[in-house]
Amino acid sequence: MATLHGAADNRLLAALPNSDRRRILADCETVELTLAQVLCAPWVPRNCIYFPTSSSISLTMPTDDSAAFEVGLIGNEGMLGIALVLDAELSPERAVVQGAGSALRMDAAPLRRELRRSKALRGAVDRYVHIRMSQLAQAAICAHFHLLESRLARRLLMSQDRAHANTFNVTQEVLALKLGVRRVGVTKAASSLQRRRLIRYSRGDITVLDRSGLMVASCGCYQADRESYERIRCQ
Amino acid sequence: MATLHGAADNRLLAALPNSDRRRILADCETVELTLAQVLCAPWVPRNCIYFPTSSSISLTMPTDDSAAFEVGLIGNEGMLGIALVLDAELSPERAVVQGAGSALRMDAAPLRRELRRSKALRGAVDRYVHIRMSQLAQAAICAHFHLLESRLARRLLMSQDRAHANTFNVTQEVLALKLGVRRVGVTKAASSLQRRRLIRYSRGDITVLDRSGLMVASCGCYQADRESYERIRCQ
DNA sequence: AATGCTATGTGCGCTAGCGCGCAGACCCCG
DNA sequence: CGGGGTCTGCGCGCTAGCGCACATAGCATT
Repeated sequence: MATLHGAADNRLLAALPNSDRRRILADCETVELTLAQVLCAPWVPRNCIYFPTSSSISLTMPTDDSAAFEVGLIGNEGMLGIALVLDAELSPERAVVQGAGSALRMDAAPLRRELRRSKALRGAVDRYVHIRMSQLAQAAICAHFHLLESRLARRLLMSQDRAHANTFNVTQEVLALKLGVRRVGVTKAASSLQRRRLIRYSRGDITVLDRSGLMVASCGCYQADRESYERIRCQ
Repeated sequence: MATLHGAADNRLLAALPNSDRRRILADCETVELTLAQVLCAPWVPRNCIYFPTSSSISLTMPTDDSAAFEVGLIGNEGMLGIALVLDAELSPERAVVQGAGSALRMDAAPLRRELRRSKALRGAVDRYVHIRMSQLAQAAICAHFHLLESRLARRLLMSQDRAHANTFNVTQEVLALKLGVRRVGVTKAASSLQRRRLIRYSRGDITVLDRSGLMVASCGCYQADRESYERIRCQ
């Protein structure tokens, strides 16, 4: 059983009324997620969900050349396993741990029970689904229209948010995969950002030096995502 | 009140048990949608949903330059108004009628009531939400990786599916907007498809001459979408 | 028949990102 | 201390799609 402290660290759960949250927590187990751990493969049935607390999870879709284009990044603001909430077990997405840390795991059966019992949970999760849909649409626009450097800046900000620290670890190789570009492209864009003193990095260790500068360098999608998040969550 | 015939023409409703469907139909009104009619603007509260029967609806998101990048196309296989199902009224998407025809309209209040009452409706709608998420992710990949000609082929197939006819009307200008490219790009791609006798068109009237050829010319995303649809709907 | 609008077609220079191949830099481990 | 793996940087030719500007073609209205 998870501690209350653990629950407060997932904002989706933290927003629930105390009684509901306590009950839900009793059904959760705290687990440690390790970097690059695969939590979910495409079309493989899953029967549990995760609420990240200090970890973060990258959602990808397979492309023609069996690469992995990123379609979502989940931190303590959300959850992994929307399919189960939508009463399905299958999903085309792959989920890989991108930031090691802990998460709360909940099995399908208690989840379904709680979704029926707790109107607050159902509402919070439904709104999160809606947020994810907005993010997906924004991701499509961003990948299609925006320059790599802006996309990289945005992606780094997203990583920073989920890491709850201004330093984290992702190699350019990995970033390239997730952004759907060549590694050299990331190298150039990252060099540019480093030259402008917005970030510093070496062998995958990335430090955000100037967060607001990075926001200027990023495309509007970062802000758009945050605004959608607030608008949908707080309506 | 809508006829039973009308209901059978929306596949989402058609899949419901007779009793549920009849009850839901009693709360629906058949409406005629006209080309280019705006059903929903970004962040404007909505309080009704639509089940297209013979019409089709294009979902777009605003981009930086106030263009409208398409993130979804809804025909009689789905519904417009997922936000309401997710207990929200706001959404960043714009909805415009792209194929004139009829649809069933349902207000928020009876919808909410039926979602509680009919487990079948809730399930069908949840699965549809899940399908839409897969489509959004696929749209991101497609827009980012695939050549315009393939994307156009795919888009035409999608239009044809929703039109339930191998002829329909969309100008190259409009297609360009939705695909997020220049009109001249569409002109070139369309010319190429026409030269290969896959389609024929003139002043917005498009005829699909060789559907299977068009599928070969399209990227895998078309098939991928269909497979996701089947897999999620029928699990 | 003349006018005008909408839809489609063409040319030209430009750039972001691609594929490929290679080079240097850093680090861990034997 | 040396060797192999990992991470980062660079050059070169190529192409899809861009922005801009202009040219034709079909249809409608008067």
